[in-house]
Amino acid sequence: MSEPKSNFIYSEIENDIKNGVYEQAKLITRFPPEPNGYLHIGHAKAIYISFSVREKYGGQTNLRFDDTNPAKEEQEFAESQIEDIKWLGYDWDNLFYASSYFGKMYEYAHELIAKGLAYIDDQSPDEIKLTRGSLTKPGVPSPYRDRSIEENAELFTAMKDGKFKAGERVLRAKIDMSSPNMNMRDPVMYRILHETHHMTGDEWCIYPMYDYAHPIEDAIENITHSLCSLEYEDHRPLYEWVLNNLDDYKENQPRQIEFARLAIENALTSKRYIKMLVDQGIVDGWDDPRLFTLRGIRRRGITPAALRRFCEEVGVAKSNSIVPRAQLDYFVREDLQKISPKAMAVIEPIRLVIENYPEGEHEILKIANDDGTERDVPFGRELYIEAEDFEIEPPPKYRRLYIGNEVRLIGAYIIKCTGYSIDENGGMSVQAVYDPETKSGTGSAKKAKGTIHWVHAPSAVAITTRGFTDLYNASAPGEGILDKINKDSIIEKTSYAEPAVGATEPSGRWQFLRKGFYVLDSKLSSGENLVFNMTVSLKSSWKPEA
RNA sequence: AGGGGUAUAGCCAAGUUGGUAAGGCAACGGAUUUUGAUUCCGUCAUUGCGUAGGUUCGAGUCCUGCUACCCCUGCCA
Repeated sequence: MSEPKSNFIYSEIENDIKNGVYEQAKLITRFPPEPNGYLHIGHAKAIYISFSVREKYGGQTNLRFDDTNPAKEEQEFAESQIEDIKWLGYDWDNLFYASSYFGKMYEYAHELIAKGLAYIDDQSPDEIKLTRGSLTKPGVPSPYRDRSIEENAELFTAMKDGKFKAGERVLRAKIDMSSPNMNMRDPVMYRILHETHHMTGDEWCIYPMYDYAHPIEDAIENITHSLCSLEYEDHRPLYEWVLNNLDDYKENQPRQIEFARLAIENALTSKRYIKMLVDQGIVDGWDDPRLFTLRGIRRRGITPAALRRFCEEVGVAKSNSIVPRAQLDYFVREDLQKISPKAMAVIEPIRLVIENYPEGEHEILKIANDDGTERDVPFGRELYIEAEDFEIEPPPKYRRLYIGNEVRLIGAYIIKCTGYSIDENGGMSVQAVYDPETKSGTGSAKKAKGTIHWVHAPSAVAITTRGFTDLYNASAPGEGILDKINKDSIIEKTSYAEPAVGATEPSGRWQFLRKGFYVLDSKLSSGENLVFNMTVSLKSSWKPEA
C-alpha cells in the first residue's frame, strides 16, 4: 500500500505529536457506526480515514458500535457492517459496543448532577422545543432548572428504575440557554426509552444521547483523535464540556476533528431513501447493484482495492464537494485491468457468415493473453459480432464493418464485408469474405483500419448480461425521489462469449474486449446461462456524432 | 443576539513559521497496439489562489471589509 496522501488531519496529528500532546505509538482512532442500516460508499471514506491513521503512524484503530438508541438498532445491521468492513479489507484492533459502557455513563451522569451541572426536566418534548428559542433568540430556562441536587439525584435514579413513562422526564445538562450554539442550550443527555436493546436487553430503560455518550465512549477507549464528519463541528464544544466536567477525563482527552463527507455525483447514499427503495420493492434489496451500499457496489463488481485507491486520491478536506463518477470508474478500471482476464464476448449479437470459409469446418486459434500465455479459441464460418460493429450507412470516421470495408477479427483474419440481409424477424446477418493469408501471428503485412471482436457461433457460451441505468439522487427541490427512479432500469440481454468464459468461477471478473468489465453476479446466477453484471465501461474516445 | 464552517483550473485536492502555485480525474496532442482499450510520452493556473483594499522587497499564505455556498432550533446519530 502506498504512503497515504497528505491531508489536514495528518497535519493536525503531526502537530499534536510534535507538541507532545500525544505519543505517536499511542495514537488510537475509531470507526463508530450506529448499527441501524447497511454501510454505503460514504462510510468507506470514513473507514478509510480512521484506518489510514493507523496505517500511516501505527497505533490502533477500533470498531465501535454506537448503539445508544435501541429503537433504531439491530444486531443484523451490526453483523452486516462487520462483514462489509472486512470486505473493504480492514481489520480492527478491538471491537467495542457503546452499550457496554451504559453503567459507567450512568455513574458519570450522577457525577454531573452532584456537581450541579445536570438536572431532571419534567417538561414535555414540545415544551422543551418551544423554550429552546431560535437561531436568533435565546431560549428560556426550564422551570425545573434549579431543582436541588438531592431531588435531581433521586429523580434520575427513579428514571433508571423505570418509575416513569417514555417522554415524562429527561436529564439535561445545565449549560447556557442563551448560547448562540443551539447544542449548548441545556442539551438532553438521557431520555426514557422502554425498548429492548439488541445487546443489553431490558436492563436499561434510560438511554444516553449521542452528545453525552460519544465523548465518554472515546475517552474510555483512550481514543486520541476522534474523526467525524463536518456536521459535528457545532457539537465539539459540548463534547469538550462533557469531558472537562468529568473528573476521570480532565487529562488526556480525545480530540475531535471533522472532515467533509464523500459525495459522489448522482449516487444515492441517504439511508432514508435507500430504505424507502428497499421497502417499496423498487430495488431488490440492500445489495441491489444500482445502490451505492457497500454490498451493492460489491455486487456490481467494484473491488475493495479500487475503493481504497479512490478514497486515497480523492483526499480528505473540509469543503463540501461532489466527486464525478468518472473518478470512481477510473480506479475501478485501474484495478480490474490488473486482475481480470480478457476474453471476447459479443454483448448484442448479430450473425456474420464468412462465405469463402469451408462449410462444416472449424479451427482452433491460439490467442495471446496479457500474461504471455495463450488460450484456444474456436473459429469457423459462422460467427457472432457486435451489432454496433456493423453499419449500413457508416458515420464519418467509422473504422469498423460496412459494405466494402476491411476489418481484422481479433486474433484471426482480415475480412471484407460483402453484404447484409435482414430476416423476417428483423434479425441482421452480415456476409463477408476472409483472406486466409492474413492469419494473426503469421507476419502478414496487410493492415486493416479497424479491429473487432467476435465469437464462433456454434461453440459460444450463452450468457445473460445485465446492464443498468443508475438511480438518481433526488436533491432538486420539490422533486420526490420516487419520481426519478426508473423501476425498469435493469436491462438484460442474451449475449455470447468465447468458451473460456463458460468455465469461469463464481465472482470471477472478465474484461470483455471493447465493451468493458463484467462480473459474474454472485446472487442472481442461475440456470444454464451465466449472468454477468456490467461494471465499468472501457474508455472510448470515438463518438458517432463527431 | 445568531453561531459554526468552506472558498486554489471543468472536477477533487496539496500548499503548517510570507519567498515566487504538488498530485489525481477529465480533456487534448503524439508513439506502440491482434480492443477506437491498455501502456508510454507530452500539453493543460503568467498581471493567477471567491471579491475589494491594506501591510511587505515579496502574500494563496498576515490584516480589514464584502460576497457565495454548507451545517445548526431531534427526548436521532
